[in-house]
Amino acid sequence: MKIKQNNLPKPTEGELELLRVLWARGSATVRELHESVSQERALGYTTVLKLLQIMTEKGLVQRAELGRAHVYRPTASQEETQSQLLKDLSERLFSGSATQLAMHALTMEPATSDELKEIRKLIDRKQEKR
Amino acid sequence: MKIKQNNLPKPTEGELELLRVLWARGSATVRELHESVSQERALGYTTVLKLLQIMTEKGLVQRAELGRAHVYRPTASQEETQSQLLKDLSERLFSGSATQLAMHALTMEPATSDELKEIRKLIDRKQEKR
DNA sequence: AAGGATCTACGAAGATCTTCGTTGACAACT
DNA sequence: AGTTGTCAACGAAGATCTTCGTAGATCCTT
Repeated sequence: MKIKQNNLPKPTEGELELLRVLWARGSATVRELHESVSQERALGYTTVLKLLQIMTEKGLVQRAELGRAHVYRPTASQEETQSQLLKDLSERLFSGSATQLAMHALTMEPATSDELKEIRKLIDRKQEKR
Repeated sequence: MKIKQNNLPKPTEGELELLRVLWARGSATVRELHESVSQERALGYTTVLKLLQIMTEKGLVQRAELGRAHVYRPTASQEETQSQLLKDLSERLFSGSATQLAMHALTMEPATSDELKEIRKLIDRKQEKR
């Protein structure tokens, strides 16, 4: 169990867009990120660069030099960030109850059989623990 | 089943703070909202007023005149807003899967026995439907 | 060596959010 | 009638976010 209590700020929407790519690839250069994001929407190269510079200042990503370019990698894992943002939302909108949040999310959309099984397992494990 | 497809914008953090109070009370005047929020943190009266004026423009709240004061009530219910924000987060952070989001939320925090039972019922109902 | 391509750094404009002071309307009190 | 308290409206300052142009460094090609 990794206990990593960094105090990373909540990523903004634009920052999250880049983080998603970084999580998928592990790490990437500005050019790679720009190309990836550009498939979705028009965005200048220097815009991506600037965002990454800001994210570096905030600690959201780390960078290493590789030749003349910089390679960026996310500081927090996707799971950690998911937890952070879910906690935030549960506090602001579900009186701090992640369980209530989960229940609401479950009612929102059909789930596959496998997913339902997964959830059952999850609950079983939780119930054992008490 | 209410099918209310308004195109309300995503509330900001400050706006959500006021909406929480409004959902709890049904409706409120600026003064009431200011007093309620002031218990948590210092905030000027006109700040709350301005926020409500903006929220009215955005359509997040509706207002009625009561004497010289205005009474505000939320346009969307708490449940609708919860769904909206959960959907948004699931798209931006869980590849659009609210179920994955729910599972993550469930692992985050202990749930009460009653809650676990509730979730079971939810899953049962979902599984019947297929 | 010159020219073009590619990279980071910097500054800045525009949008949105947050916060509040000031103003003017109106009511209540003296 | 004049003062005081309460209300909405407005404007504006400061913070953050988003976006990009320009400049300067470095590399590659001719």
